Amino acid sequence: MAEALPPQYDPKANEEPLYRWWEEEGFFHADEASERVPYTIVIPPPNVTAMLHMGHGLNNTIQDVLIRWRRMQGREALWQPGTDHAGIATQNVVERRLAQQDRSRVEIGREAFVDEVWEFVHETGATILDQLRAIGSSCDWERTRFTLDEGPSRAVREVFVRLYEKGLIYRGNYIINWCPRCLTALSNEEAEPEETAGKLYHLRYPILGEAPAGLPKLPDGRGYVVVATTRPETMLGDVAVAVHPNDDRYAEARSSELDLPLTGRRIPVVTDEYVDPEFGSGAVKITPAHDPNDFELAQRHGLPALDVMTPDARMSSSVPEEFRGLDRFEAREQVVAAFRELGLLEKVEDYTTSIPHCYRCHTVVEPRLSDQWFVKMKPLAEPALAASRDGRVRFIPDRYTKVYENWLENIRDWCISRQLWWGHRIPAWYCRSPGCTEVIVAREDPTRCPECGGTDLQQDADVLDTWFSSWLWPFSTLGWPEETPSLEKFYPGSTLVTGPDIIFFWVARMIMAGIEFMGDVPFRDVYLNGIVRDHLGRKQSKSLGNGIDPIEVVGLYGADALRYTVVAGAGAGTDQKLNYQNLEESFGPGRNFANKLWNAGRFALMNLADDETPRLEEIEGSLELADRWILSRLSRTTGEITESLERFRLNEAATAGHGFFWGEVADWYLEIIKPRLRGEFGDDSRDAARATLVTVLDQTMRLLHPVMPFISEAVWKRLPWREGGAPSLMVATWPARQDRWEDSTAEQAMADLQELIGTVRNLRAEYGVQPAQRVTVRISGETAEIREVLEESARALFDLARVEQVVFGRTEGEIGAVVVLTSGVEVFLPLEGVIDLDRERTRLRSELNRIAGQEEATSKRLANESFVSRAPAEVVEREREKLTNFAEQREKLARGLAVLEGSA
RNA sequence: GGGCGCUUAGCUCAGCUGGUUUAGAGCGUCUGGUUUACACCCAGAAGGUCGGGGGUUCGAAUCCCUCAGCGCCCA
Repeated sequence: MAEALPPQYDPKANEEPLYRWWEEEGFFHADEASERVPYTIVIPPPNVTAMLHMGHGLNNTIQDVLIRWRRMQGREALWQPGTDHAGIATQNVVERRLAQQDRSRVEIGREAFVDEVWEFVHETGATILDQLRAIGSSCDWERTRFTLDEGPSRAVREVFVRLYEKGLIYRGNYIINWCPRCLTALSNEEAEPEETAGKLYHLRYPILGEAPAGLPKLPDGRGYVVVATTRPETMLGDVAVAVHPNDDRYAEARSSELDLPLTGRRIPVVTDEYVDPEFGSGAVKITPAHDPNDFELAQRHGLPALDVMTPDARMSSSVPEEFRGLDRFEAREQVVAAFRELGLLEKVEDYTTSIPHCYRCHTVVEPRLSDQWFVKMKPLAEPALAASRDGRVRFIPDRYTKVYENWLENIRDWCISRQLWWGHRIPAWYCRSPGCTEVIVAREDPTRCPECGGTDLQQDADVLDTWFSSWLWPFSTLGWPEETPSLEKFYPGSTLVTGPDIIFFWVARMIMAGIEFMGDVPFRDVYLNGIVRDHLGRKQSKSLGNGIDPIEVVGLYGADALRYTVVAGAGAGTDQKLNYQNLEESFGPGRNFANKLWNAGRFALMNLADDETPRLEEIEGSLELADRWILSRLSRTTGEITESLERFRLNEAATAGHGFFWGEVADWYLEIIKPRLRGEFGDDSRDAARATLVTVLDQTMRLLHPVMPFISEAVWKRLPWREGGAPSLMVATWPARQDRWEDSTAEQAMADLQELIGTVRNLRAEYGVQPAQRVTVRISGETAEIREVLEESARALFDLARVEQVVFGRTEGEIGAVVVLTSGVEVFLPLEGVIDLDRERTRLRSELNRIAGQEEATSKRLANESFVSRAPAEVVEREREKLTNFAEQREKLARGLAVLEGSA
């Protein structure tokens, strides 16, 4: 007995119970003991404090589509979930929380602060994972990991020690990117360049002693050189001025010393190839403690580095009294004012340049000289480069291969220490015994110094870059450094789905780590999804308020609608626009499609009623044209969708499923079989329709399941039978093409029928024939095929075009509308009294023109000798057929027109 | 400065290795509809010289060059 189902699909009533059932049944779990071929995706771990946004929605839906599809194909499919501790971001959030209570990190101390963060993580850390469930993600939740869990932490420690022992991790005093707000070092990748409008200041530095020839002089007679800088405050830390060795302007000044204004210090002029003589005056101020290029130059010349700033970017005690304590931007104003007063400010120009900003808080990054830990990257980058060159990793879209390779080719060492409290503490200890300088890096916390035996050991205060744990994610989540069965089964993974913005941060580093520690790449395919933007093409951002909350969308339209929308809109690697001001426009079509599936399911249930529905094998002899046609289309669509998924063309898979189900199954097949289901053509015909209907729904729900898991399961589980009898659609077998179903003859016959029905509908609408009024159709010049179609499927024409009878042959002189089908068959609708003759004449003339134009173009083409001789024979043949067709259509149209021209 | 991407119907986008049907879809618009699965629906229609120019080719939305506009990445 059919259940009473509401006429509108209610996602809320279906999604949550289905999800719970799937999880309880263990369908999400991947078994490392299975014999099946593994398919593994590791999730890009979202920040533990994050809330789901549409970017996550897109990224995770794509992963789920792939995982569900491969699972149905019989793979042991593991989608490894988890979260990332996100050092800076999480620490910032908790610091803000403390500030609201008038407390501060420094005030409560490190231990209490870390406790606070853990508390926060325990409170809210599962939020984003629950949100992933709400969109249907079929992750293996039993395997959920957090980068600060014991296992992944052990992996971090092991890796640090191994790389240190191998000489690939070192500690040193270098210029790094420093965020004066977060008070930590950043890697190069975390310092994002942004075009910023500023000024270029030209400062005069007086020359000590005799004024060299060729250089300008101050009013007091001293010579001077001009240096250009965007950051005048750093001049307080200048240690030299550099010029190009071949720059003749400074030939005499090369051995001079300069009187560095405001400081009373004397600094030398040095020569270096690094200087660009074309830029500014060709003389460059050298500030080694605050500029990476200057630092390198200073090293080459044995110049000292003078740090003039505090960690929060105020001027330090190494500058003259008047500037001490000033913020770097205030100091800039003051320094410029002082230069102006001294007559040493040559000029100020507007200048826009790109300045690095902190990727977490957007503060202008300060290049700063400090002791940090680094990974030597070159030895790790080379094998990673080889992996893409020999095809062990593949990027989709392919153009990102070059982005990846360029970065690896120009790799720089990775600054991994962070002056934070939240993260993996660096496993290095410094011996504090007098006279001992031992640094101990160890897997287990040391208790005594191996060098001097001292027990006064102090662990490095810093933590590691979060990416230092993320780059191990593909194997740390599977138990490494233990040799677990899971690691054995599921490494290397299959596919990584992520955004192109973290190719350097994460993708490249994972490949390096995978090769270094596991001996193989962590995944074969890297699918880079686009960015979700608003309808104006802007990135979604909190400050613009232009984001869409996926959870709100799920509440309003259902998870399937959300998923269908983002998948259908996701061309490989292309951004997609969604309008936050009009959710209906964006997500309505997806919801409507889900509703369509629901109602097709209802329709089937209502018509399959109580009796047993036969299997397709049992009624194969009774299949009718429509049955053979839809099975043929099903098989071809199966091939199309499978191929699209294999090629990561998920949007094509989604739209092919949509087009097939709505445009062919619902609009045509269901309509055509209605009378048969009612039993109007006898039991055999009814059974054939029933069996075909169930087959089509069974198979189509499978094809749609990866994209729309909930509604497809809801329909599928209610079918009277399902091939193979799996307990859930999630674990049902993925359809295969069926050669025996593919039937070009049936497809052609159906195309003829559809064209005929379309033609009649069109004419009816054109002439405003009352919907209830049935019409007679005259057919002439009919082919054997169309005659056969009409003999078998006249009912479809009657029902779908509201026709009451078909008459073969033409009565001369009768008034009506004429259409010539592509097959040359002439369709005549006697519409005496209804038809507007002028209008029909106009319509026919324009149709005649169109066809005549086609005919002419085709015949011209065929008259072109090089076309006939050079184009492939089958193309030429097709053109010949077309020409015959066009000629035939033209003649018939002309005759039809002639009849009308003869009438009043 | 170097590299990459985009520009197709009012809007959002397909169109994969060039094949010559009449360039597709969804949304929107217009017309008509109580056809017992669905108005989150059905039927019909209008709407595009594929950013401009040049080239290769028998044939170009598709390949090449160039110009313009928009966007991204690296330095």
